[in-house]
This record gives sequence, C-alpha cells and structure tokens, in this order.
Amino acid sequence: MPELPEVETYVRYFRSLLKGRRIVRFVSHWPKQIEPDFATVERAVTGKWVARLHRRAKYIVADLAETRRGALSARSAASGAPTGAGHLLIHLRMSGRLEWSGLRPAASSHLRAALHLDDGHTLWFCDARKFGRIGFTRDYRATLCHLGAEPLDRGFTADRLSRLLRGRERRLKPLLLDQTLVAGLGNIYVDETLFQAGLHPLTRACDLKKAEVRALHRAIRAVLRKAVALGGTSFDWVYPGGEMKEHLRVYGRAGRPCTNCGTPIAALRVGQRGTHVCPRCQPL
DNA sequence: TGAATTGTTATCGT
DNA sequence: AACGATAACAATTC
Repeated sequence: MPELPEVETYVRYFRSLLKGRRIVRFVSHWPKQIEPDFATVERAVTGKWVARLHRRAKYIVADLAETRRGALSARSAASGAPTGAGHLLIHLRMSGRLEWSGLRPAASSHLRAALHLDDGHTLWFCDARKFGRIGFTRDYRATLCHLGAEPLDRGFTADRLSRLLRGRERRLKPLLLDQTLVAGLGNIYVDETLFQAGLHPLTRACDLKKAEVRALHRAIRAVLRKAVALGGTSFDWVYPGGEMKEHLRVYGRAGRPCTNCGTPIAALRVGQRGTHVCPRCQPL
C-alpha cells in the first residue's frame, strides 16, 4: 500500500544514487508488468542516463537523457522540461517494493525486474502481487495528465479544494481516493485524514461547511507531511521502513479505543474499501 | 479454503 | 453530458 508518503520516501532515498548514472541493462521476470511491452521499454532505457528522479502522485518518474552531458546539464535537471530521451515510470500499486544493490533479493522477496547501472549497482523491483507497473513514455506529463492536484504543492490551497468539492454529491471517502481530483492519497491516509478533520467518510462533499473544507484541507496536508517526515507507514511484508505506523489514529485500529475520546474505533465498508472511523469524533 | 487486500479503468444507470 | 456507483482485474497471503 505504498501511497504518496511511501513513494516520496523511495524517491528521496534513490535520487542521489540514480542521478547521473547510466542504465546498462533492464531485466524483467514478469513482462506483463511492463508497459507498453518489455521490448519497447528495454530498447528505450538501455544505454540512457538518469537526469532526474522525482514523483508525481504515486508514480516514480525518472527523466532520461541520451548522453551523460544531458543528464548533468541544468536544462534537464530543471523541473518540468521533458528530456529528449523520455521517462521511466514506476507505480508500486499494492505490494511493489524497491531495493538497492547488494545481493540479489532472495526468491522469497518476489523479485520481478532489475535496472543494472554503470557503477555496478542495481535497482531491484520486487512485487508479491505483480500489480505494480514499470513503463516508458516520451512525455510523462501527457501520460499522467489524468491525475488531479498534488496535495503537498503550494498550489493546493483550501480554495482549490473547495472548488473541487463544489456541487459534488459524492461521499468524502471515495472522492478522496479518486486520483483524478486529488492525487496521492490511498486507503490508509484517507482514513487518517478524515479522522484528523473530524469528518465521517460517508459525508457528502457538497454538504461541507466552509470551516469543514478548511479543516479537511489542513488535515490532508498535515497527515501527508507527517507521514513523509516519518518515512511512511511500514506494512508487514510489503513496506519495510517508516515510523508512521506508530502514529496511526484509526487505520488498522478497529475495536481499540480512540486516542481522543476512548470510544472503540469502528470498521465499516465504504465503496468496497475497508474503512476505519471513530463514531464519536467523526459523527455523520 | 476462501476472504481480504489495492489502484485503475471500463461500464452501466441516472 | 456529466456524474456516481459498481464491478472487474491483476495475484498473493494468512
């Protein structure tokens, strides 16, 4: 369940290791995960340099350059401008994981793909459920244009959120999970955000008062920032690091007392998703 | 053994 | 037409 904070943690960790490196070989053990197909991606990335590693929503984006010079130039490092050699995209979906170099991950770690680099190091892509995706695109902005607002960007203001909610009859939970509106939240951080904002997941978006929209906006940013600062939420065999698990208030705490009022946390299903709520702090 | 788990996309109904 | 709800899908773990 890597969501925005976990993906951001990976990007920060791997950025300095990958930047300026040349990809000498690309291997896939499960080609169905490669988009549009293995041969295309292999041809597109082999021999290219990594100019920049960044994140858009839950996607990891590696800007590629044709030359070492291109990878190190200020132009390709500048935010935005797509480099001539296109972009490698990685989405971890449910159970994707990245590991760095050292020994080849054990068979039990579900190794699915590898990016071998010119300095002898390797980026390993592991994924138990094989839902993760690795892709190549000429222009990542076009490929990811369906994604909505980046919640930690400066441009994501309470006004912007208010406009997104205006006239929406949808419940808050499915709405916040919709990546075309706000991009990066998943099941864990939506539940945590709604608790922090004191809002019930079944509340209709259009029913929010101004102050509630502001509270929701503040909660989205506070929860995500805290999770990023703590390196994300560790999740048994899926995501190793991260201290955020010790700070979750509702997710995975069904039946245990609310840290705020002592009422047992309730578990319900909203839009086929496991949902956690404090019935007292988040009244409907 | 089968229920639970996820983000994304396609499809159906209003 | 736009929106919302729902199902299907990828595959594995416990």
